[in-house]
Amino acid sequence: MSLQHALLTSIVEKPCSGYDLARRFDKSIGYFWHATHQQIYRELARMEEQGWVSSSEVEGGRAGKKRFDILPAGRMELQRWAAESAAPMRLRDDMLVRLRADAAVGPLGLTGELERRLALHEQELATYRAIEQRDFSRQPLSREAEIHYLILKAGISFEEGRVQWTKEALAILQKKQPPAR
Amino acid sequence: MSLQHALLTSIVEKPCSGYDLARRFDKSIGYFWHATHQQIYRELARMEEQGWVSSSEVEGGRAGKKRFDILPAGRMELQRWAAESAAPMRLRDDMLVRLRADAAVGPLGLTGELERRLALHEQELATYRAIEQRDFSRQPLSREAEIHYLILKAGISFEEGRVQWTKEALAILQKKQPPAR
DNA sequence: CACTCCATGTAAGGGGTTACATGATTTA
DNA sequence: TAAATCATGTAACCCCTTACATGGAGTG
Repeated sequence: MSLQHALLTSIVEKPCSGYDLARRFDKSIGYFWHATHQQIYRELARMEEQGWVSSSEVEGGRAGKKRFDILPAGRMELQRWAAESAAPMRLRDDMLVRLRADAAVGPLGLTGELERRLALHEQELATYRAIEQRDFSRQPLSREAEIHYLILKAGISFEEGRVQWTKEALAILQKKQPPAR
Repeated sequence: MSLQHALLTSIVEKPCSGYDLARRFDKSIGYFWHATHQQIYRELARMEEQGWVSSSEVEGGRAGKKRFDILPAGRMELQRWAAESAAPMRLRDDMLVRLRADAAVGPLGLTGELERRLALHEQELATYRAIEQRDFSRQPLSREAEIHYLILKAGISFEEGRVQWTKEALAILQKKQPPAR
């Protein structure tokens, strides 16, 4: 149940509408905690019921547009949750299942898909590197910026690992299974 | 819907009961595709309905114990799925949300939790290293072993990345926020 | 006037988690 | 004979995904 907390964090950073949240998510917290707009609207409604956030019609905006603000109870909840202990994230990768199937039943022609994913990981890495250059190249950084940079570095390290590993996977599959197919 | 395929793979490797699958999962595919025994029983029942696997009472075993075998349709499905293209795994880490909350509202005392997770990641890494020594230190490896090793290396690289990153996170949080809590 | 973007939502279905339930077999 | 382990399952709940629905506002 931590999408709620991701939303609370985003609202603390800057109060806004569900639509704005959905878009901002794609470019910030969404990099490491993805959510669709349907999830976001549902959780916002629940949090309003619970008294964690309040909504008000935006004047001068489009009809029906709301702005969400955090309430004291929401702030308390965010602090309570942040201090809570939880299981660290697990690796959960369907490609590893595919590879194990390949090992069990014989070559399944996974190299094409591996190449496709390699390109995606490289692209994601390039995106992160661009953000790094744009936002964090000027030292010294504030405490806030330093933590944001730390978060970005988690993404960079993850994608770098993926890129390297995927290259190794391709090398091994191609070694054992020459150009044919 | 890829738990079914993980189960098919495991059954191809060695036909067995749902209970055995649940236990074997914890020590093989479960490292990168976790599932509880309830999920496993449910998916096995569905796959039997679909004609992907067959079950038969085990003679000489405990009452009610079944053995699942893969059927031709299951094998076909496994191959079809393996060749399918899909989105690569996403990073999804609640700690990054917590850090962002910390950046937004001020120090939340995350170092204790980071230390706890660091220890868990180091422990997981040690487990993987032990498997590496035990199963993959004698060269050359068969194609199957080479792929199993590749899968293990995905886990090793992931945990190594986590360990390094978590240490960096601790350094940054402690720098800005001296011993006091 | 049609198209796109803004902005909100409902509904259905699947997957995952947790709690609970049942009974047989081995082990102390 | 009591406890632990083997072995299977049901039920409830929540989260996530996908498809569908609605209508206003700006743009060509």
